[in-house]
Amino acid sequence: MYNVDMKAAHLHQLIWMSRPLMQAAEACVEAGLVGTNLTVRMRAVLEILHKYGEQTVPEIAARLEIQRQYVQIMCNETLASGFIEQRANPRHKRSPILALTDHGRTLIKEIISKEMKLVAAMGEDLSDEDVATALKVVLAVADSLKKQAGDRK
Amino acid sequence: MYNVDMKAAHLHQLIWMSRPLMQAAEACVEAGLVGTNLTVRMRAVLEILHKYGEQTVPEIAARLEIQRQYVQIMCNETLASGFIEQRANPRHKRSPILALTDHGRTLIKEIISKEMKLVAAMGEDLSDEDVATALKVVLAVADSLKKQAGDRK
DNA sequence: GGAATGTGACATTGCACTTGTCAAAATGAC
DNA sequence: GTCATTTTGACAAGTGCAATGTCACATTCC
Repeated sequence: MYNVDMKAAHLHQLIWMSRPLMQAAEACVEAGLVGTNLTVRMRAVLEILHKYGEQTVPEIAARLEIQRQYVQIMCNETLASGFIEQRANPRHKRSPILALTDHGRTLIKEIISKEMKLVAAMGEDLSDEDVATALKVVLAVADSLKKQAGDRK
Repeated sequence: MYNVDMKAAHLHQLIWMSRPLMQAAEACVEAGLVGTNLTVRMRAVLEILHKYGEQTVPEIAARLEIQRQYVQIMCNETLASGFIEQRANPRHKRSPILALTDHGRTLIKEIISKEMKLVAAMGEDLSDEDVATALKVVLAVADSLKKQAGDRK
């Protein structure tokens, strides 16, 4: 019984650390973007295209789990800045495929590699196993929470 | 080298899980508040008072790490709903101490116990050790990120 | 006693979205 | 093929969570 309560308390704390964690992470990303002409939301677009390849606005919206209308705005900004470009979409004439330009690809690679170095430095005091365990737990908890929230709808 | 990269990648993923984790958590909390006349931000006020005892608006703001002006609004709402009450503050005439009313205390206890049950159910498949490890890692990462973000200011 | 600081109240603004709508384009059912 | 439905980009409006600024009164510190 004691262990059950401890575990629940730990999980509770873990869950509610997610907000300050996210805020700190976003602050770091923002700081790393100074001087690049990129905004945080443009970076998000570049990251998706870099990670999953070229795709349309609605596809990006689905991955980010936000409304396509807002993603459209993000992508239009990114287009205007020249980090991505439109390509004809054989599957849909009105919905061009968005792809990184060379400039955009170079930039997002640089940014991610810089961020990875930072992250690696932060993980120096943590063991590989602990990090892997933490990721496993967090993924499981996030999954449970999503299911729970979904059930109540 | 391989392990270093794996660890960094895991940490990266862990960090960026914090946003969906937080959103799912808040959705769950919101769902659990249906029918209570409480909003999520009123619940936050009650939780702080329940956890740390009666205190003033600026103290709550410091704990939540948001501006006192917004906390003032949250607290005024909560006051209006009768879940908390003002008590004279011997240390500052203009800044009353906020305390849970009986009604508020009962409610927040119920809510937290309900949430704890949910959390405990979610943790059934996870070992005590793994959860403790995950919490340790997340706390360390959040700490590093905060320091990093602070350094760049 | 006077300056700096703390506090509540109020106003304004910004940001990150959501929601709603329209028209053109694409898809699916028959 | 044709017609209803869905998808998509564009645009407009609204919402929620804050930050920021300012004022007046209180308090504290020197």
